[in-house]
Amino acid sequence: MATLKDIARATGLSMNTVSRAIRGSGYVSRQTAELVLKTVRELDYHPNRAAQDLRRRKSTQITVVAESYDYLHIEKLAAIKEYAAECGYTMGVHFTSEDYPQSTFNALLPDILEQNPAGLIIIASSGFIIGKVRELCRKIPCVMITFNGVPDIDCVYIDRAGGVYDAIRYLYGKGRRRIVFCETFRARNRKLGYQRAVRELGIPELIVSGTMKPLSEIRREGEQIAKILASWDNPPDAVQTSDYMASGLLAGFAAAGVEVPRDVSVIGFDDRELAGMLNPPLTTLAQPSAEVGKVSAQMLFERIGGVRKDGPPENIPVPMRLVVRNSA
Amino acid sequence: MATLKDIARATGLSMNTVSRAIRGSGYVSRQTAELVLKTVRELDYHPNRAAQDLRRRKSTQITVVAESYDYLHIEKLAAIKEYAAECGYTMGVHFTSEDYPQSTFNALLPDILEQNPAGLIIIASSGFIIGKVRELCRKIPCVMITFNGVPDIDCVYIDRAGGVYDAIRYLYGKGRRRIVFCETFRARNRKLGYQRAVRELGIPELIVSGTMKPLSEIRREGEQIAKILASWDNPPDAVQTSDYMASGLLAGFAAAGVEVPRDVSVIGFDDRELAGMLNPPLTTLAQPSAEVGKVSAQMLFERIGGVRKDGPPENIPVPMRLVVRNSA
DNA sequence: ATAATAGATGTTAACGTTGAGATAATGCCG
DNA sequence: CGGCATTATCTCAACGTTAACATCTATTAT
Repeated sequence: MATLKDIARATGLSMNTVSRAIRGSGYVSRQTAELVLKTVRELDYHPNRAAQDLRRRKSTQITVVAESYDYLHIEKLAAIKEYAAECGYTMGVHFTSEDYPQSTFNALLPDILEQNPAGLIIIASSGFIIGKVRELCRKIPCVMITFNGVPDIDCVYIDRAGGVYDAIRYLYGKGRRRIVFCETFRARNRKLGYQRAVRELGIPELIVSGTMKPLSEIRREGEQIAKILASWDNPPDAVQTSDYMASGLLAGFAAAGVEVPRDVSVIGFDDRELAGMLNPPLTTLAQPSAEVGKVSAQMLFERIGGVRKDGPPENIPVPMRLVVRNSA
Repeated sequence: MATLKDIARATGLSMNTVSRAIRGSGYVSRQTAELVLKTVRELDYHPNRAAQDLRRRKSTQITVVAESYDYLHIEKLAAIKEYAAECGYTMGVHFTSEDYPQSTFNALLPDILEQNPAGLIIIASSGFIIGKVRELCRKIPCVMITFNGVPDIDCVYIDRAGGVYDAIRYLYGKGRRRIVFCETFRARNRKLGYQRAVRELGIPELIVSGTMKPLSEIRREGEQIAKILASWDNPPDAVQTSDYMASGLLAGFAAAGVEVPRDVSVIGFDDRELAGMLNPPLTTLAQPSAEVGKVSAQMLFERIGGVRKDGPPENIPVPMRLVVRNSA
């Protein structure tokens, strides 16, 4: 690989002049600049990031740590990478094991610190690593993508409660009055949104709990729950739950002769890939993954850029979007 | 951040001795080594990757370029990252735009070269960038994850033809004789597998073509195709197609009173997240994403490690796995 | 005309690490 | 007990880049 020295030799200039010409940092005559750039192209010169980072005493890479392999992460990663690229940064990625987030995260830390990234974005599905991140923040700018805000850490989180609140009001607007919230894994925030909505609207609070079974079972459970709901004396006219659970509900309602959305509306949660492919296509609350990624990157670069160098931590909720398909 | 110099000062040793002690590269007395490691812990020293890379004249990072944001990529990324971590490498990620793979890839190249990674894994959905990669290979070890092998480039690809071939034989084994192949976007390889199977088995070749519509339309199209198939004088008893198309077929068959899998078996392709959530849960050919990621990383590190330094390019097909659920 | 200013370039020294080579101390063999 | 290998340590230079400072020339202001 060609180096600055090669360009300097080829042009007869000093390395410093060449460096300035390439960086466009002034004090270079037009002709010299052109000569340098021409030579750069001829020798296919690319500056060496390691040397730059070393000399400038800062890294031009940010690191993303994703806790779990959720498919939706790919959109966050892409959004973060895009924003980072605009800022002239590259992106490294680490994954922690879903089963032992804490210990894998700790094991990852030395690697991460060695890379000495300019900043860290941590996608945390659980809350297990928050303590460690709090420590980390003292060494390096960190932003977390979490389920809930965390007072003393920069956080971006999806406003799940608000999303469900909106969904319930949407159903109410369509004339639904007996709206069931079907609880699934990690639905606490959503439940709060549901409860606030039914309280405000003065309609009954109808909560059904799934057993939080593993993903592979949830469909079957949904089918059973649909049958139970259909057999109520005064059956519900709407259900809000996760996309996965909804896929089971739809199958169960179909089997029970209950027509969606005529007899009962169903609104899912997440807008997973499957949502649009169900029968009927599922109306659902979309996780704004790309938006979350972008916002987290913006926050991080505000810290890195010094705009918010030592400002207090911020918690930014990102609103969900109701994707209306056929089920509600 | 503490540096080698700090450790040297604290221990009264020379930087070189400290360096050797940390790297465990011999010629350090037991006591000295212990002293150094203790001091390292006390000062929370982490070696500076940029300096190491610069001095050692090689990077300890590999770069993955993903052409498109396919959800399944996350599994490949995780597998690559895991293998890389075992080899002591970190992973950087870039994404190209799905719409202009060629131009975004070209735009990415300078960034990639500046990072000077030890190797490159390119997940190429299209074939547009093969020419550029061929050039790249001369500068830096590259492995592609492609749809088909490419003679003069290291490639890992999913054996789609073999997967479909196996699926057809599986259906035949279940007594199915009128097996339709429902063609979708980029199904050329799959079609070849289908054709080989029906030829060998001596059953009729029944190919139906979708119009390769965008994803959002494919479900509706599948419903229509199901209706058409159901109305044949001599209707098929099995269909092989993509998961997306299958979601439509299932809905269409249900609407037409055709029962799956009693009247017609359906086997999908990809094992997307939706497959297990359809009604009935879809039997499908799983993309071995994690396996593909791992194999590509292995190939890359063989080149990097010099085991296969200048050997001829290899093309490795990875077999698919038939995930049997309820639809076949 | 002369000093001050700005522009264009060069020289030097670092950033943090490691490899090559030098030096000193220890152990072993004949 | 001298010679040689081995172990433990140190010094120095280099990786490729850039910041700080120095130098020289051309231009402008006084």
